[in-house]
Formats: sequence, C-alpha cells, structure tokens
Amino acid sequence: MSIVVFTEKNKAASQIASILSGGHFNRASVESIPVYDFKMNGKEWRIMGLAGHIMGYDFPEQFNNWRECDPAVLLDTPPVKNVTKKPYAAAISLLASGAEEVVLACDFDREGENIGFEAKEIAERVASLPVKRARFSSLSSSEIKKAFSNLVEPDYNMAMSAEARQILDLKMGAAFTRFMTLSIRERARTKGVISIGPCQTPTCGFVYEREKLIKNFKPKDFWKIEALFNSKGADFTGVHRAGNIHEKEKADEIFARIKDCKVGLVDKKSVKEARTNPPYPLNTTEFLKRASKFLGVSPEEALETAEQLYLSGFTSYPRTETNKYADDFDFKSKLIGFSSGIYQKYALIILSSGDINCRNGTKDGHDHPPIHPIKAASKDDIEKSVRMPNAWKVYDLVVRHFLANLMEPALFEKTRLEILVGGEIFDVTGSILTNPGWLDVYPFETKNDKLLPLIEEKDEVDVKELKNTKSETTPPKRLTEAELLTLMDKHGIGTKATAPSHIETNKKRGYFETKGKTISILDTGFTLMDTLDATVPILVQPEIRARIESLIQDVEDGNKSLDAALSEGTMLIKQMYSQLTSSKDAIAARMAGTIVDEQVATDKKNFVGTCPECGRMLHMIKTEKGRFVGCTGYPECKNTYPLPKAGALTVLRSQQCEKGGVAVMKVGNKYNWAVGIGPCFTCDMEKKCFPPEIVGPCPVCDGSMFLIVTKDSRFLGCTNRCGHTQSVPKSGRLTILDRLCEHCGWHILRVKEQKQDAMEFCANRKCPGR
DNA sequence: GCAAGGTC
Repeated sequence: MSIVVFTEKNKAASQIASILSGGHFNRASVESIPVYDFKMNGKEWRIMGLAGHIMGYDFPEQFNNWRECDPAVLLDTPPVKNVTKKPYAAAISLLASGAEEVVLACDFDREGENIGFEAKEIAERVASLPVKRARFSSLSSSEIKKAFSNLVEPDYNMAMSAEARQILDLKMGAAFTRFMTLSIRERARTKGVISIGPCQTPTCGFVYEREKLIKNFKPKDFWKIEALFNSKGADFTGVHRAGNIHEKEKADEIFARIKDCKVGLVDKKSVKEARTNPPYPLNTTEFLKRASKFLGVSPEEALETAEQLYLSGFTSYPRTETNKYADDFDFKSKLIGFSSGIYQKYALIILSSGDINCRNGTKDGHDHPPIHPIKAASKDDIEKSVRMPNAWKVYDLVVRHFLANLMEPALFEKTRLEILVGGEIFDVTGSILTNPGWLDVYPFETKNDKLLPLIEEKDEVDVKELKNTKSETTPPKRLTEAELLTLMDKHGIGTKATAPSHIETNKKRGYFETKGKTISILDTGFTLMDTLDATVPILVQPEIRARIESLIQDVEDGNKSLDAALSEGTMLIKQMYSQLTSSKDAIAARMAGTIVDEQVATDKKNFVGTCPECGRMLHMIKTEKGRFVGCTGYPECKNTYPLPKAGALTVLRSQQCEKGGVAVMKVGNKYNWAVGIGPCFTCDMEKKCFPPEIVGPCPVCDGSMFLIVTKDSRFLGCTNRCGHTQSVPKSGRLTILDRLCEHCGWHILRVKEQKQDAMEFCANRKCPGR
C-alpha cells in the first residue's frame, strides 16, 4: 500500500519527489503518464502530475443541437461533468486502488483546489480512502517539507467556488452565444459565430469604450509661445510658463508684449539629480505587456514562446503572479552562468558589486518565482531547441530584465532654467544621463539626453526667435495590447494565463484586430458592443465579471452554498438574458447589417458577370474538384463555364470581351482568360485587345518602340522587328505615363522601387534632354 | 459549433 500524491502538473510532481526523497526516486509510467516513486519513513510514495483540469462541464447530449433547443432552456439545465482526459483518470484509478492515503498537492489557489477534487472524485470511485491536502506557496525545499509534515483537510468550499465559476460561465456563454448567433442567422447568411462571454465581452468593451472616446472627441484650439535661445553658439528652446493657452486673445496679448525682445535673462537655475529605478521582476502580466510593447510580439505568442523556453529549460515557469524573489533565491549561480558571452559585462558588474540587491515588487501569488532565466544560452542554442520565430528575442528580454533588476538605478542630472524675456518667464529643461545603471543592459527603454550649454544665473542669452503657434488638442490614442492587458488585470478579467486567449477570441470572432501594437475595433465588434451597451450595459463592463466573482468568493468563504450561488448566478444571467431577448429584433437587424456587409464584400470578389441564359448573376464556384463559373440561379439555371485550373483569378471589370465572352479574367500574372471563350493569347482579337504599349517612334525604321516583358528581362523593342532595342530599369514597378517628353516626344516612364520615391524620366535613352 | 480555466 502506498501514499499517492497528485500535483497540478508533471513538473511539480518531479520537483516534489526530488525534495521529499532527497533526490533518490524512480520514474515509472502509469498509462504512459510519469509517476515518481520513492520510500520515505518506511512508506511507499507515488507522485503523479495531472495536466490542469482533467474534467469539464458540458450540457447533456440532447441539448447539443443549436436549432432544436431554445437557448433559454440552457439556463435551467444543469450541465454535467465529464472526464476530458481519459488516460489521467485511468492512471488515478490504478494508483488509488493500491493506496492507503491520497494527498492532493495542486497549486494553492481556487482552481488548484478544484483540480485536486477532480482527482479525489475519481479516486473515491475505486476505493474509500483518507484524502489530505498539502498546501505550499512555492516549490522550495523548506515549504514542501513543511507542507507534507502538516497535511490539512481539503477545502471543500474553495473547490466548490471554482465549480460555481465553471457552471455559471458555461450557462451564460452558451445561452448568450447561441441566442445571438441564431438571431442573426435569421437575417443574414453566415457560418460565423457571434460569441459572448463574461471575460471576452468586457475585454472587447474596453476597446469599444476607447473607440467611443475617439469618435466623440472634439478638438480644441490652443496656443503655445516658444522661444529659441542661443548661448555660446548653442541653440536651445524654452516654453512660456503659461504652457498651453486656450484663449487666443491671451496668447496674442503676451506675444505682442515680447515679440521684439532680443535678449533673455537667466533668472533662476537649479540642478538636481534624478534617478530611475530598475523595473520590478517579471510576473506574467508584466512580461506579456513588455513583450508586446518592446518586441511587438502578441500576448498569445509571447506566452506560447515563454512556455516553449520553459519546457526546453531556458527560462522559469511563465505563469506567475509574483514579482518578488524569495529571500533565499540564488542569484549568484545564475549570474556566474552569464559571466561569459554577450551578457558578460553586466553579470560581472553585478557580481563585483559585493551584495546582490534585487528590486522587489509587492505582489506575491504564493505560486512561482518571477520569470527569470534558468541557464545562459546563445542565439544558436535557443534557435536550435525552440522553434518559435521570436524565441531569441523573448529569451533576450527575460535575461536583460533579470539583470536590469539587479543593477544600480540610472542617474540623471536635470537642469531647469527660468529665463525672463520682456518680463515673461520661459522654462527650459535639460537632462544628462550621468550613470546609466540598469539602462545599460536594457535598450528597450531609451532615455535621450537633452543638452544645454553651460549657463549660470544672471547670464544673458540671445533670443533668436519667438513663436506663437496654434495647435489642436488630439484625440486619445487607440489602445495597445499592453494597455489592454493592464486594464484586464486591473479589473480582474481573466487570469495571468488566460488574458491572452480572451484577446485572441475577440480577434478570431472579428470583433477587433491588431495593427502592429495597436488595436482597432471592427464593425462587427463595435456594433455588438453598441447594441449590448444599449440593452444589457453590464455585459460590456468589467462589472459582469465582478458580479460572478463576488458570488464565488462567497462560496469560498463559506458564506453561501454552491447551490445558493448557482441559483443566484442563474437569476442574474436570466435577467440579462431577458433584457437581451426583449430587444432581439433591434439587435439582430443591426448585427445582421455588419454580417451582410462582410458577405457582400466576399461575394463581390466572386461575382463574374451577367448570365446570358437567364439574366441572373454569374459567380465563381470552388469545390474540392476544381473551380468553374456558375449561375446564382442554380438549380433553375444550370449554365456553367470552365476556368483554367491554376493561377490566381481576378475579374477585370473594365475590360469587355470583343468575341462575346461574359467576362475577362486575369490569370496569375501571365495571361487573360475570356469566360466562355478561352485563353486570350489564342484569340484572333488579341492584337486589338492588347495593343503593344508604344513609348515612341523607332529611331532607325518607321516602326514604333514598345515595351517587351519576358520571364527574365524587359526592354524596348521595335514593332517592325527591325532589331533596334533600348534598355529600361531592371527592377521596380514600371508604368508608361500618358505624358510626353518635351524634348523628343517619347512617353515618360515612371519607376517605383520598394520603399523609395517613384522616379520619372523620358523612356528614350538617347533623348537630347537626358 | 457555445465559456473560462488549468496545462502537454
């Protein structure tokens, strides 16, 4: 008989086995899941890691067909819990049948308690056993040993609070999503799903609120009086003390008084040292924000990359709330690892400074240490083991952040001058980085020096220029992904591990998109939020998550039973649901509008022309077997035309086929195809449809020079094939303009190279004007 | 096909 321990993940299982056994354990495999065996105090121990939740809720089978079930029914249907990871359940049963006691050792949080209860439930199906709980806040040796010598009872309330979350989230998500999707499909043909959820919807809500601010923004005029000074040959600028002046008269009045002044007097000077402290250690949220802000890597990708770096042993566990190191954290051995290679300089600075001081934050989730490097690696090492495009950039950020955290503050010397011009005060500031400290290793945050000439109080300076400029206040900027993460974190939307996936869901649904680092809301997302805001405003706001959160907190605290929380939560969802359904028509009409627009946009690409048989529209049809043009009147009209098998097709709407083809299409970059006729290069109308692009008269015969483009070159040739040729630029996009050269009468060529301005010149290399 | 939460 053995003592069986279940942890939340494999990594924790092996770590705990190693600590409790002093490193003497065997790795076995049960149902191909790793199990760590050892003996302690004469007892047999077996530790297995789960993989997060191994059970999940869903509605019973008969509620699975969306069309056959009123979504409202879901609110009164209790979901059922099923095993979602069969091998783990089988392994638990096997271990439990040979056990005398079970110890739950998952993470010490709500979900961890719940995952433990999943194992408990499966274990109790095969054997009646005492089940205990080991509570630890980190995987350090002392904590683990303490937890296992002070086992406690599993916390039923805590586990049930997570149960309440799962059931309420599912009920709400499924009912609302099905209702929305089905209502819209009554009006618009779409396969898309319009989803709503207690995390994804308020996440989109943040983007929507910002969009509204931008849309409703009214710019205001303001004036600013600036001076350009010069002293000892160096220019520098100052701003009038009034700053942004919102009344034109006031700005004009000040400016009129001083506009002819030529000299300023330095009235006051102060020099102060300023410091910028190194950043706190990285927890998940901070890491994701910085990866987005500094590297332009999306939160989803950043978390996945960090996961891969962790699995390959380069960096620590990426999901942590903690931004402070434990007192006994071993910085020194990590730093020694970096004392060669590209981080050498910084590691040595820290090691040689005597005491190693980290700048700790204040958050302690009692889970894992802040994200830090585990071992030193080169770019090659990383790229060989981790197949993610930004693996090296992410690793480099983690290492640099780790080192920066241990370095000295950056020191600046800030100089402020007050310069009097005609009795008016102008403020001048300068800043010099005197000691870069941590900024040296952290190139992501740049601080530019703003240099001032050496000036003392009572000096006179030249006034080179005075300006009174009008500006407008600018609207707020669109949110960046980093800012969105901050908002989600602040309002408790999602967890450290799920926040990126809520952003991703919104992108997948077509609610918003990212362009670089900024997020723009799309039509569907804006309309959905706007209609929800008008009918069930609580849904668009973080409040919805807070309401459910407070219910489950009551369960955790023992102030409410699971059943009470579920019925209260269901009531809340029902209230919102009835608000939503009461404006079904208005919502569906507006939403269908945005969906129909999308449909038309994609259809437009597929529309080919008018069917000569029945007058309806012809469209392109793609099947597994191939593609062809068919009539939208099918099955009444069975008219079809073949299309070439390969090449991208574009309908050339401005071209008409002279031989009666229903449309002309461009096939790749190669040739044209007349629908109903065939390829244009076999047609006797070819010369008429595609006359050569004449650029000028041939200088040697009576023919004309025209552009000839072959697979690997392009040049000018003569229509009479007289043998005269001229060259044209080999690269860049070439256009023959209608404009003629004033010197020789040839056409002007326009050449546009990527990332360069277009150039225009005469096509004739022998032009007298060239 | 629907949510959010774990982790592989």
